[in-house]
Amino acid sequence: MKGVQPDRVRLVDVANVAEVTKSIVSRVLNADPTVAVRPETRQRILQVAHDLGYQPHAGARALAKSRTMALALIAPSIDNPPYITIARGAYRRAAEHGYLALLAEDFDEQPAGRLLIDGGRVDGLLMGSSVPDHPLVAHLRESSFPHVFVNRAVAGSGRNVTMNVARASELAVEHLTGLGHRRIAHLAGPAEVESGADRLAAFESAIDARGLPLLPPLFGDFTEATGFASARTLLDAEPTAIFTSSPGQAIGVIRFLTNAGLRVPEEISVIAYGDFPAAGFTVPAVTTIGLPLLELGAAAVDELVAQLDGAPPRDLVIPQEPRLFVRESTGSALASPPTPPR
Amino acid sequence: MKGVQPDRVRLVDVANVAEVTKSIVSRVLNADPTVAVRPETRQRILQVAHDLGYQPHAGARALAKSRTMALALIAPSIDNPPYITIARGAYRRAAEHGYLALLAEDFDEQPAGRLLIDGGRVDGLLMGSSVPDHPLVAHLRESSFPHVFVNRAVAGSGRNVTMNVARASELAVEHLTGLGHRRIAHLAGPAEVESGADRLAAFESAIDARGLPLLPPLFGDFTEATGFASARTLLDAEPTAIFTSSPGQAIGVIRFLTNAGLRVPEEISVIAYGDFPAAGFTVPAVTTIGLPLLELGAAAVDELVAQLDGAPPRDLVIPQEPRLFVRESTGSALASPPTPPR
DNA sequence: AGCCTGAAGAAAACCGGTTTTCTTAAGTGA
DNA sequence: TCACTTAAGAAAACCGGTTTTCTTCAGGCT
Repeated sequence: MKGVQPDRVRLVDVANVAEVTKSIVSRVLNADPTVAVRPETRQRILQVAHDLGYQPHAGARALAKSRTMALALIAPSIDNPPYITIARGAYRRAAEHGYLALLAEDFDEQPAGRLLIDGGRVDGLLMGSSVPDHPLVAHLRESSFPHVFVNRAVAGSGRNVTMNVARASELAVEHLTGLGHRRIAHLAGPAEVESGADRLAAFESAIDARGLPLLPPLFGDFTEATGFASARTLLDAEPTAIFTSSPGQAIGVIRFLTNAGLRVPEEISVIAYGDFPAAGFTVPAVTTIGLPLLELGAAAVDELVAQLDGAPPRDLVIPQEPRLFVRESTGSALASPPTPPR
Repeated sequence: MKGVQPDRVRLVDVANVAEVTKSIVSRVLNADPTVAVRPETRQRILQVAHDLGYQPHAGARALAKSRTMALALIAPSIDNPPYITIARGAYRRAAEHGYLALLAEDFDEQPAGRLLIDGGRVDGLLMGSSVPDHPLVAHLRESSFPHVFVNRAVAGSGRNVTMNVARASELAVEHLTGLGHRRIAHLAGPAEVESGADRLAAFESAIDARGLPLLPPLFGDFTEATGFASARTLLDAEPTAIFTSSPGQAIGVIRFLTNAGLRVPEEISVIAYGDFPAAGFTVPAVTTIGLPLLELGAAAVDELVAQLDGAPPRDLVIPQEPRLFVRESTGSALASPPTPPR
């Protein structure tokens, strides 16, 4: 079965019309400095290529140069909002470098990563956060395929591009203690996600540094349902404020509190790790820590491209810091914690 | 500069180890029915290929077969939640067909579509909703490159894969009138997006069919800010219920109403086109019309693959219907509309 | 006049596959 | 015994580029 590909203009077509061989066309179009052609010939070639709308065939080029000029971002699940933002940052920066960025969802049944790298479709990989023992990670390591880890730190990999997650926790604690809170609970992310562990550790050390009581953290995924379901337990420790690991968790927590008759922020404050578009419009509007996700994606691409150009991999913490967005879900602490319902 | 590509196992390597020529290896691995090999030779080849972890080079294969086995979904902006869901549906279905699906954001500076199709990187395109006169659309049409339009109907294209948008509007009106509402306002999408126009038309005809008054629609983008900013104007027509074109709009509208001291749903109801994860947890939880987006993405891939296999393009409205999720933002209509604030 | 040099471009090899054609040896029927 | 098939595999051509090597011709120098 022949491909359905239509009438594609090939290099040789340009060559024929311009009455030269395809080798010079190739070299002229790629601005090979060692080529010797008369200015008029060069002009003719460029003109013909333009008139015919010539576009090189990516596959053929990849074959000849063993470079595809494409990168892939592997994300655990693409409906995870932060990864979309990271991807957007990556897309743009990749384009600036002359690379095409592709987003692949890493669902288990069909390991997109293997398909892309073993198939030689991309030159490098941006690996998004995921469980630490992802099979692809081992594969990457031993095959020495160019890659960086984005928004996660694989210990000892020497190629982690991350944000200052500690600063985010610090900001949250700073904000809350500034409002007089002393009993702050943390709803952490899934226990097996590293960035979550960092956030938790930073949170605890910020609490510790201020001599505040360490309330037992709870672990769970980033959904509203988990926030809702976890709030009850969090209240057992009688916090006056709750720091969640995601917008979704915050919304779930706030909803539970509202249902329980606890007013936010008058009786209890909630702050979320990660900003989101609706944050300023929910009831109450949610105080958040905004993250430099676009910049993270861009920086990861920079690092990967540098690797492809021969630079050794390295760890990088991007200079852009998390930002606090004060809205309505945080307020002054009550003298005493609210009593949990029932 | 040589590629950084490591030690890749090639077809010829397999051939050498198996002590046959690469042509038979190729034909055995591709299960060519016309090949004649001894069973033992076949076994040996398969074994060696497996042991060496052979993976064909996608570029070389694309070159030889003029088929890349890759599809791209072009979305207007990838942080538009519905498109992510459509993409997920498309990814999975594509994988089932043996295709790799790629998601490309169509930002103006770097028209991803051209890059992908002119570069011969993909065999077909799933075109997401966008403004009608997108330059790529004209290009696709005249180049007869395989493509379908997803979630939008390009008039006369004969290759539109859409949902029953009319049914969504119908459901909303049905639900609201069932609650006694007679004055229903609609906050439409951007005027230039076709699916929005369909939704509006269906809404108006549903209103009309019931002999209800047609309140002037308002147009705007899908954001919370637009919902917030438009609510004031919508109230001028003294509606008892508002049907928004997106979750974001609904959140913005609800926030405005709350600010204005209007209780939702006691004094005014709000229903959103499109479900979203937080819908059940916001205050109040938002009544929505859920859309079969995963199925839409999958169906679009089916259609595109059919085209690639030689079937003529066609318009398709997927059989899965929108679903009503009744939550808290809609309730019985007041006898008389609330008075707008100030 | 004969030789050398460099400019300008042609020719060919190669990238890693797929597919068509060709070769060889064993088996078959007359 | 001999021409004729056929199984099994080798060889070669091709996909559309890139890159290296070769050829040709004109001009400059001695």
